[in-house]
Amino acid sequence: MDQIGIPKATAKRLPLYYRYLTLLHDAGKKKVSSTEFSEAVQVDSASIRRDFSYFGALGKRGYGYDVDNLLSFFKKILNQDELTNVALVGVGNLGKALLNFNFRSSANIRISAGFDINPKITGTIVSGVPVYYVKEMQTQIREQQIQIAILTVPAPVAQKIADEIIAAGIKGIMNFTPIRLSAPAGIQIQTLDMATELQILVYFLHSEEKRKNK
Amino acid sequence: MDQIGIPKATAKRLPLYYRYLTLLHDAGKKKVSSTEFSEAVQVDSASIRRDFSYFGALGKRGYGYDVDNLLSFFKKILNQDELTNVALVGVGNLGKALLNFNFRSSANIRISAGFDINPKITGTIVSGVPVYYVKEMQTQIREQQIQIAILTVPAPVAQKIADEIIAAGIKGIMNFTPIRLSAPAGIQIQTLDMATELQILVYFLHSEEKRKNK
DNA sequence: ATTGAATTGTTAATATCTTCACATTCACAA
DNA sequence: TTGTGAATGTGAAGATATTAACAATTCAAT
Repeated sequence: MDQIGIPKATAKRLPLYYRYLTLLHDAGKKKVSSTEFSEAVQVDSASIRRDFSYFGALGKRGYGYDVDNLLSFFKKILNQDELTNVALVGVGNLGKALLNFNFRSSANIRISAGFDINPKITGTIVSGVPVYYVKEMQTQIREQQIQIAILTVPAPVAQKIADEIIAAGIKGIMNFTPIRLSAPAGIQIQTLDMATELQILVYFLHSEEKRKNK
Repeated sequence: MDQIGIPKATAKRLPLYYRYLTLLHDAGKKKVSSTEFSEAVQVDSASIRRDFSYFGALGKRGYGYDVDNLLSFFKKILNQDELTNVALVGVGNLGKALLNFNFRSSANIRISAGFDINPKITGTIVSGVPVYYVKEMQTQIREQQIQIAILTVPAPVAQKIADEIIAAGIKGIMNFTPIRLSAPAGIQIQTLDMATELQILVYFLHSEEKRKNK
């Protein structure tokens, strides 16, 4: 199986495709064309065909794509056929909100452990997830063999904590802090800074305005 | 002033640049070179020079960039010199977490109104922000002339609510739902689906693993 | 069987983004 | 004032991503 060399741009669209496919499946739809798909996910139909084709010939000319086939294929590709456990490091406001988030239904992902320094919540169970004191972080990550962590700690300690969890075996970090984490090669870091995203939105809005007032 | 035609890729890096510039400024640094900048923000130095050059010649050859100049320039570009009010639509778990988020210090953005259907919180003030009943949404948005909304409502009602706030004058939506919203031209939509982001991370992780086991 | 309508998979064209490499320019020292 | 080292701004090359266009193929109808 050759999953190497799939463009990043394509990879980023896979979850979108997967989500729409489950939708089609649940609606009992049996086949779908790239044009139809295109309208729903708002991606050019040629891009969709190309994206799909990286994984081989998944469709039939003159017919379209078999929804069930495609779905089970992408399910495998995205590791949706097995539950992925992740750690949540930093159980503050955002962290708590994420604990309540149902990642499982849409992405088969489960937060299986939380870590914090606040003694008011460490040792308790928040939204069904045990919250440990930071001191236990490395042992717990190792024991539970967790490979992915969501980082929702204050910016000043972000790099330090990142180093620690990487040392404990974490291979991928979903980074909610504004810090540009540095990490050894092979460690995946996905940063998602909400303030930044809002700033981009504001920027696009204002530049659009200026364009119109031209 | 010609802010038109700046590549999207560049625009998306602006907040990152801005943040690091404030950092430099606060540290009392007077000048910075693209090489130095590059290391801090993890963007190729040539890209940085090119990005900056879209806005004109901001640096001095043989010298570098003047931090204060650059900072005040980007402050303007990113509208950081004025406070941006945004509405929060859907005050659930994530919504509440966002209310506690300090967008102001890093992005000069403030959530000035929340909207929900839950009578337990409507009419109250959460984290300093008044939460109105959805019925008042359109009038409030109009009266306060809010142009940007954060959408944290359940997926099934996302499109309907989006239509309503757009009708009330919203020009930009930060969409936290997994729905691909459709909107008239000129409306900016920035989608940020956390489950999707996690799925992408999982995907990259596993494909990296496969690459290594080759 | 044959035809026609539909739709893929892919080649080629285009667009966008990144990086290299260096002439140009500047600050500063001698 | 001249020379030197440093660093920008950018033309050109390279890489990546998107879109157009169509031959190849399939299904369904006759």
